[in-house]
Amino acid sequence: MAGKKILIADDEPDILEIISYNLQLHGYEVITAKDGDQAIQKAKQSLPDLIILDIMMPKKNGIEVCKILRSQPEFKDTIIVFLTALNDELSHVKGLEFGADDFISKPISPKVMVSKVNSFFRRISKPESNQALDLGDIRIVPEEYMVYFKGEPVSLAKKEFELLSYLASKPGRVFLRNEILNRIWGSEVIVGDRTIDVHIRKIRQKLGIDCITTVKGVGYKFEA
Amino acid sequence: MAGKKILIADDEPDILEIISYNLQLHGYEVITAKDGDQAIQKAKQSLPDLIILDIMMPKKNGIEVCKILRSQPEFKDTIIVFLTALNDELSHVKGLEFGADDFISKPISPKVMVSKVNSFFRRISKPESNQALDLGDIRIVPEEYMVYFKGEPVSLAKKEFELLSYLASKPGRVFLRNEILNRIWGSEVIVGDRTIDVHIRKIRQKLGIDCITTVKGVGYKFEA
DNA sequence: TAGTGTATTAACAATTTAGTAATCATGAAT
DNA sequence: ATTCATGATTACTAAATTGTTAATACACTA
Repeated sequence: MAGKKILIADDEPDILEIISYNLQLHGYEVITAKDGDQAIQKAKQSLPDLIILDIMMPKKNGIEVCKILRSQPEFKDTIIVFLTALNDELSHVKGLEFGADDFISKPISPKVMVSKVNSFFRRISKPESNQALDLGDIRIVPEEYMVYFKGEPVSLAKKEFELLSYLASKPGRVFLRNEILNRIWGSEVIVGDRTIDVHIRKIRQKLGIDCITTVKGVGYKFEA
Repeated sequence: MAGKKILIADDEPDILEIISYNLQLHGYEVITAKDGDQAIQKAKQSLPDLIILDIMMPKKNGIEVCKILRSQPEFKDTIIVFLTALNDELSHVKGLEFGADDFISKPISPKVMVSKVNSFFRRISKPESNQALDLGDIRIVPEEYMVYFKGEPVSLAKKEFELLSYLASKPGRVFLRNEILNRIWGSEVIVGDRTIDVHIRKIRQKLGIDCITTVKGVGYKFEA
């Protein structure tokens, strides 16, 4: 859980402070914003793993912020949750429409907040690492955009590298074609159905071995 | 979300109409009933994914309907929610006792209704067997689309895997042929009667042991 | 024991889906 | 301007999956 970045946006300094203090105690890195514009600006700058937005804020309200962030590819997988007044049904509706992942009802105790935050990360724990990955004969080094097979460097193109990295991030796990499209190409871009196949093929070709298994009708997975 | 079937039972035609219209707009297939008896009859006939019951209805009230449906195996996993007057605590308590999944308070706007319905399906469909299942010698890992028998990986095709997962989701419980068809093939697709058998056979073949028991004239069940 | 309804099985047909190679478009590098 | 690598598309082929058929097999009943 340590090292996760959380952005909290709320216009009440007291709330901001007490929450961020408690989250920091639990090893989170906390960034705060006091209005909608600042939230967007700081989100882009620090790319947090979790964004907590108060609905009612100056400049831009939480829903607007969410809408704007969600439309950008780099926030595709970020967890966004809202702080809402209890029973504020309308906000719930709007929030869901614009891609919120969940809601936290105010008032909330710091303790509950921390445990909620923990559970968000547990639910969606995506180890976005730029650490080198060793998988049997294959070594993936994100820093160098390079892959080594039995020590031999193999040079993959950008898309190929991203694709392989993605699949290899969870060996054995099947990634649906749609997941891959969303992650590697982004949801706005539409590419043909055979595009993934072709890239997969190039990876298999360049690596010489078949570390990528096809699961027909489902997707692909990496296997060492 | 598309293609989900929703049964709404309420004795006020106006409510029925406005809600079903709005749900249909959002791609849901809506079946309506105007009293308790009709609700039961239509539920059995169309096997909806979600049933919305008004508490106060002629013939049989919502709670009775829920009680009856819940006692039948094919409605074991159906989402059932009640329409209640705001703050009708008594109905809430009784409803939960008889297996309701949630409540919607009247009066309710179509918009809120739609978003609630959306969230029901999201809630249900998310934890849907994402967890690995351990059943004696057999281990089913949805994430990998893989089955392990005594540790040995067995690779099943998509339909086979889905079928086995479904049966294994409730070991010992008999799944009717109709249930299986609805769940694995969907209600729109029509496949021959022998199709299930053939897939069952392939699973038995690939796994080597017979973990699927035939219940003649009824269906199949998984047994460890 | 013949008859009925149902399930199993194997072989086959249909369909869906993935792999492949050739080609085009784009933009960066020479 | 030309070359080259990348990335996407296309049209075709290959293969696996999925569905159907028809011939049994099995159990239960009359």
